[in-house]
Amino acid sequence: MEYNHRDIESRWQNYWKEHGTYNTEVDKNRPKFYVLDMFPYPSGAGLHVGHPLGYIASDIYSRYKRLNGFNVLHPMGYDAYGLPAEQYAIQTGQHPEVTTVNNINRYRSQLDKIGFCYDWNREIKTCDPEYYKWTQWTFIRMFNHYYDRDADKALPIAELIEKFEKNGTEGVNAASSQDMSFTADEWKAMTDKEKSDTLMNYRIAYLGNTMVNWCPKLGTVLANDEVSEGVSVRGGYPVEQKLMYQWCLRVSAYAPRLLEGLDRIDWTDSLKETQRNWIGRSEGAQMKFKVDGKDLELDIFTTRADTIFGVTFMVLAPESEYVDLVVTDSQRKEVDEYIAAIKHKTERERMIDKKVSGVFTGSYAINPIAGTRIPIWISDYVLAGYGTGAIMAVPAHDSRDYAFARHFNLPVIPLIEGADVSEESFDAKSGKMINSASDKLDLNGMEVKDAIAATKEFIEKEGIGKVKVNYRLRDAIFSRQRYWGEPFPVYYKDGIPCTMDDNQLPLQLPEVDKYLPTESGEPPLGRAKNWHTPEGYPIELCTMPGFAGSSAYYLRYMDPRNGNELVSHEANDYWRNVDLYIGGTEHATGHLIYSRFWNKFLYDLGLVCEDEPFKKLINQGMIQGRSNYVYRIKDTNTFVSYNLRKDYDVTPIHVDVNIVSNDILDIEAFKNWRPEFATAQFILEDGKYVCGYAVEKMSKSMFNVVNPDDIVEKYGADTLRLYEMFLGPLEQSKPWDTNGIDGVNRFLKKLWGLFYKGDTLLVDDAQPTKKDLKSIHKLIKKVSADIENFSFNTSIAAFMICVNELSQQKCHSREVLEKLLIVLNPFAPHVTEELWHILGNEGSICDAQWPSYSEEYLKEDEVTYAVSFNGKARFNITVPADMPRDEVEKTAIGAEGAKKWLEGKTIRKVIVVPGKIVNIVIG
RNA sequence: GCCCAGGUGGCGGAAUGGUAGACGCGCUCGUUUCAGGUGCGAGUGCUGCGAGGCGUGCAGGUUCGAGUCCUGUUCUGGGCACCA
Repeated sequence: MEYNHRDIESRWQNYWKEHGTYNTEVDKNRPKFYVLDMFPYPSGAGLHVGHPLGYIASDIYSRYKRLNGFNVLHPMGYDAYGLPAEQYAIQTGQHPEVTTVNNINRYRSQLDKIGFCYDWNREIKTCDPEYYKWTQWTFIRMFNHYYDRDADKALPIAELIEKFEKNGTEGVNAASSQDMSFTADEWKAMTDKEKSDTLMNYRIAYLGNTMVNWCPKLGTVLANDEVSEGVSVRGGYPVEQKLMYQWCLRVSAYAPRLLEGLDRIDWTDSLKETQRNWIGRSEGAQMKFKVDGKDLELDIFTTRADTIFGVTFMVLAPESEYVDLVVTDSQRKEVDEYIAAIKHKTERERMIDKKVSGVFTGSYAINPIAGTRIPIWISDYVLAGYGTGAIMAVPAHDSRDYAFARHFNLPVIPLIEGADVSEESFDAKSGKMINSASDKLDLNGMEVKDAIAATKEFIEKEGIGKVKVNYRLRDAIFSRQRYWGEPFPVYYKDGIPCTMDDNQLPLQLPEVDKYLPTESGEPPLGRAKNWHTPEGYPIELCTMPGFAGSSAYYLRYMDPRNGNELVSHEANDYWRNVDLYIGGTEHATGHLIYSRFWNKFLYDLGLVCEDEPFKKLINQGMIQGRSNYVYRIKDTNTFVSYNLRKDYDVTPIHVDVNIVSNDILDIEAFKNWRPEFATAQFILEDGKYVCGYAVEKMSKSMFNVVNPDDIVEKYGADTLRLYEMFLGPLEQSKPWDTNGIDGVNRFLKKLWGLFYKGDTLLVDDAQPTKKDLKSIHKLIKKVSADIENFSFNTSIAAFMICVNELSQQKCHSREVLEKLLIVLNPFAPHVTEELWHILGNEGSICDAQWPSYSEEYLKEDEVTYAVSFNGKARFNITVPADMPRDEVEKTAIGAEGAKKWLEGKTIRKVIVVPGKIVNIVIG
């Protein structure tokens, strides 16, 4: 029998499906293990060969854990809401659901061909009402909770209302959009609308006027992680800043816990670092500066309180609410013009245009420690969204302040001994302080870090300010002016937002006639008929963003068909959290922050039992495309082979990589590829047309997209799986290069050859030889360790070595071969399942037991040592493996080859490295 | 500017401080075949006829011994960024 992958793979895929081999249930007698892939957004282009990389890795690990006795939860689903389906709907009028379902079906058929062990009974789609019911349900909980800083968790908003009724804001320590202060009586006197507005300051899901990233081209707002360098991540359209009344999630309240939680999870350092940067903790001081001649204090934030004596001016962000309060009448016109000009610019323009600009307000502030009178300016280099939107400028020790001071001719006072500030500022936090004394405080002579501490202590004591920690992490903007997303379970009663009752969920996405905004500029849901409650109250028109549905999907997999709860206590208590999460780095600051936030919120409510959702996370690298080129001689239809192209004036042209094999062009296929090439002529080298290549992004326009279906058809899923893993370390990005796939395919054929010669089954029950045992035990040891370390490429090398050894040793021992099959099963599930049954085993190989290895079989009879002199290896000696070290030393020194090195020298030291080297140090 | 990774043959890549280049691709030779392909066997870091010499981006250091540890430097890839 020949190795026929088509036969084998379809047969076993059907078997697994029919037998429900991979279905999973809670089983308290077995330890659980939860392996999760980041679920895909089903795009219209289908899967390319890069997508399954992480899925294959997680599949290997899942199968390995299962063979080791774990009850493995390994589900898959679809992140089904997203912009592309909606854009397509706008263009074609086709309902996004239709497109999405088609794409999902295509994904599913592609995934099925690769032989994954997903429990498809647990499949979820974020656009399924039975799924998004729980997204809406959680949103309502977020609306009805606030973050209590004293309890350090989310608490019901009713408890906050109680506090307001008793003592007003007195004693309330809660995360809020702005500081509020009122008495119980003032609270009671508020109208319902006023109370609602007040509570919005505290709710975890709240409506707020915030500066948002508005993308006019997409007609929607975007979250910070959906914008990169001033353009939208999807589509690359310009994004501008706009003040809008939007739903937001108070993610910032969780910033300290999101930061602290990183220390308890097993993620790569670089990913944790990326999150730490994104959260952006910075410890400093908030200080009050009096405005001269006005009853007003400016709050500023600084990490360099020590530089207080070098403050020569203040700067406000153009959007700062202080602006109106400090601008003098004489400066009003100039300021208004400046602010108008800034508003006109998009975020991108502001970033590209790094020219210094600003305007004087006409007012002065008083330095609370030095007592100096300093001008207050406005400039766009100060951001409204960070700190207080106002700074004290210390040009000598901050490069941005320095540039501003030089441009507007403001004084620069150096504060650190030896710092030369004639050309640039001195930003380093080191050195001895100078010029830093008044009758209140004397920092002169102190080291910078001592001066920072001393200043902080002073300002707290004097009530000038307080020590404060600031986070860069912003609240997530949660409204999208789009159709294809979860509707908000919110209606407006006399202008007051109210959430629906749980029994009204899911609030289903209504039908609309077009997927565009209405004529009056309302979101597409404004087109829906009867989009109001039975009482006639209008329902929110925005929908939720993409990350809403993907923030808790890992919980839903635990109990996907539960109609009464997001996840039952029993299921959650058993599966707990994700033990291994595999996916791309592109989600580092989006999904992976939101999910952690979402999970911590549910944890606060006692709905889940773990506060971190993903224990271990691995980022698989990206697979880039490898494009091929042909070289057309200019103005002809003649193509010249790669190595001969220098002799001609040629134009490189992308050629479809699917008609190129090992960089050799299939000329017939090329002629059929495009009509204009039908009559092409070729200048060959050695009778072949060799193509050039380049590593580029995998994309249709470069004709370098490799579809896994084609690889599966030609070589089989097992070969695809092995090859993707063999390509290199999992976490590294690498180009897809089909050259070399023959190597792993050849390996599978060799494996088959261990079992069959022609149609004769070779397997026997004879005792395995010592050598055979050694080969297989070496393999088990290596592969077990490699899988634990996610070093799959080296395991495959080990398989190749083992199969070569066994075939050389003509090993046909059932005992050895069965072990080989089990160990190989996670990598190549189809062929191993086939051979497992050929050996007469019943049931799936998945239920076998991972073999253990014994050092006993790995022992060597003889060991070869390299004998070196002063570290230079000179000759080898071979001695019995159990020879004691001092005997080995003597043998090495007495060996024939040692004579010439020892002549006239004294031996200083002899080092014996077990099994490797005898180093004789001579002098 | 700040923070991460990483530089090893023609290529992808292996190497608990212990014979650098496992394994695979490619290439060369032989063999099977009418032939091509496949299969099988041998070889393949550079240099030299050879003994040998030189080799892990560069420069130092620690060590009997460094691709691996330390210091500096340089290049490449990625992330963050008027964040006070």
